[in-house]
Amino acid sequence: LYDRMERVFEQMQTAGCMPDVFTFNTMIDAYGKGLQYAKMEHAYRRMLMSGCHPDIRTYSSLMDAYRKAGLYEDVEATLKSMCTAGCKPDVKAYSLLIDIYGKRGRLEKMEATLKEMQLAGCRANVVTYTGILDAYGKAGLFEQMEEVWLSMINLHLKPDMSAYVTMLSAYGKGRLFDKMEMVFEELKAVAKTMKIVGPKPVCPAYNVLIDAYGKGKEIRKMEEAFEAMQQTGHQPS
RNA sequence: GCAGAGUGAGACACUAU
Repeated sequence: LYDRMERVFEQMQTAGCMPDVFTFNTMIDAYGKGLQYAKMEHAYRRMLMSGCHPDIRTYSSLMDAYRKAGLYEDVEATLKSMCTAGCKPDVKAYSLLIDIYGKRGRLEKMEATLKEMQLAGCRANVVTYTGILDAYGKAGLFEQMEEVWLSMINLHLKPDMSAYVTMLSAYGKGRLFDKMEMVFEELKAVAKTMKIVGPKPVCPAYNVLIDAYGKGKEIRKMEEAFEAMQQTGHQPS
């Protein structure tokens, strides 16, 4: 659908309507998500040339695209130009960076970014913390993960579905089934208060349980989970 | 004048590389 987007973009200009930050941001993000990096950079250059100033969303979209492409030097470069442009990262930008460092296993850098964020007076939210939980979980650092979980609760941040699933799958991979079950019980208790996005909201959590038990050769438990899943009206996927 | 509307971040499984 890029050709259509481009056509509209041209029409806009011939109609005398100058693209603004919104327009460019939308295009840059679309190209980035569609892995059209050359076009994305072209749009970015065009944006700069038209005297339109990139904002935090522009930089975030760029960094997100570079992350997906594995171009981490470009992420850093974008971050730099963002800072030089006097644009300060916000929660979402920090979450993105934290996620990048976490996924690359650069835990010190991740922690440093979190500190920097706090010093900048930027409050981490659930998404930020989920990224950190995931990093520690995948690294097998369960104590650290639990610490982060607790500090998250202490900040009165309510873990959402993604946060719970992160915890569950970390414990599942570590074969810490008791802990996994405790978290799952907790999830079931709070699931009702969570905003229901789909008709069967707890589904991904069941997937994690079944997968974990299956790989841990806990066939009985796996079957129990599968049954419970069906009884609660979830479609196995 | 007022009000509203458009752009960025996180988890799991399945399939493909």
